[in-house]
Amino acid sequence: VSARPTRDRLRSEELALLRLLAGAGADRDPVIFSSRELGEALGVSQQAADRYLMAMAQATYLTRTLGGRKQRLQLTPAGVEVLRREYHGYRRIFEGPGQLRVTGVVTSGLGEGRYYLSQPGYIVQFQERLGYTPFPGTLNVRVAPKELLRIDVVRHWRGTRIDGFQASGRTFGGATCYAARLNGRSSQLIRPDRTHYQDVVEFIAPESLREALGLRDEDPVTMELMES
Amino acid sequence: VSARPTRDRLRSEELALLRLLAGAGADRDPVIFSSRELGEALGVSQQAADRYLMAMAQATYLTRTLGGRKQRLQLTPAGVEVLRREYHGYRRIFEGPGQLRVTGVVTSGLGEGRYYLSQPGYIVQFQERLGYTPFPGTLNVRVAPKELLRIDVVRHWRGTRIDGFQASGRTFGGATCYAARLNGRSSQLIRPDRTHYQDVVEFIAPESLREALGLRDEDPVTMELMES
DNA sequence: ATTACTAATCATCGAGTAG
DNA sequence: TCTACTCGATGATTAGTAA
Repeated sequence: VSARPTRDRLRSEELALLRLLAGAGADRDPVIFSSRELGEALGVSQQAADRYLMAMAQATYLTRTLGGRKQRLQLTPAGVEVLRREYHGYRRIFEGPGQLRVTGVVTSGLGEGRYYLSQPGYIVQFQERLGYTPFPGTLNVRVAPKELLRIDVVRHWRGTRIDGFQASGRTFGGATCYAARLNGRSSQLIRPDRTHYQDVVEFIAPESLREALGLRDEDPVTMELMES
Repeated sequence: VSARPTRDRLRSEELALLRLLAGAGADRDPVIFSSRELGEALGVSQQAADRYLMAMAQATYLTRTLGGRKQRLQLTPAGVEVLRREYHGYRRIFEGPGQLRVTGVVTSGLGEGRYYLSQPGYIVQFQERLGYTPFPGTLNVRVAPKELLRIDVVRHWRGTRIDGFQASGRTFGGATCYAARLNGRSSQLIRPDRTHYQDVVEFIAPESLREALGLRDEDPVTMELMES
């Protein structure tokens, strides 16, 4: 008779609450509601609505500012993320897997890609999960901030997971790979869990993309990303 | 101590079940799962997954065919509808209100639009909720079956409701209106709850659209539909 | 192997109400 | 008015197990 783990899935009423708030604009600016109003909109009692609010605030999905009357409510980025994840779950069903075409320019990295891609701990995973051993070096592409936001949706795609590990007395972080075409050439976009760059995305392939595509720094490239 | 009304909102686990099945293709073809597999995927026990299946089958959201091992599961149109409604709820948040541009050709109706639009029971509602009294006659537009499917998404939009009523010893059905532009001219697409046509959509406006736009039968028109 | 019933336990609800 | 607590009733869950 051990304790059950805490729920990882939100209850439908809690999700409905976040959706209601987002629909009222709480994903951008604070909105004003009382727990009674919310309960009425959700078809539950004031007490239940209040419990949902407390739970969602506890989970840091929203922030509350209690006033004498009603309260200011605003979704946190984590709260918006929850909704966006739900959205993409449904989107996949009705719109099919996502696709994305983004442009950027080739740039030079710090050369550390070569070091990481040479680690046996990574190589065995690449071989097993991608079916090839990457050329030891990433092609780095710098993208405009606006395009970076578009690329960010791959966070919700299911990619190929590369797990972190320990070796040589240090920790190597995990990453996720997404199928891609770089100027038409098959490759993978690789996103480290703890990224080093702000506006740069990295690509790997069996061969040197820079050589195979004849690319130099500042050359424009077209990236096509495909879900699953 | 009265009985609580039965839930109108699906529990998140039940929704997750429908989503899981749809993701596996059960919205098109039957899929094979055991209640144990589903329970594992949902993070609940076999017994709970089984109860969800029973509840969803009871609600006619899916059909089950029990075999000696596992079971064939397929979502019904009603089940797919549930998911699509959820999808549009989220879509509105992240993508904004929907828009749609469809083409079709002008056609002649049975002339019954004139009769219906002359009923005072409708007119008072049009005046109050649309802000005008429609010209007594609908413009009928025939659309290709494929386009009809695209138009069907307005089912999930929130339009302006026109309620049914009783008068002169008979029943007049309800309808929903959606903001539209017909060849650029402001109008409303009106969808009767019980439609008489298969491939025809009807438009109303303060004036005669046919005259104002100089349209004859078989003339092509462009319809722009806008959500809320 | 399945599905699905029963019983015991846990979670959640709304009513009442304090602050 | 609000938020949010306690509490008894009701729902929902899992373990055990029948078929």
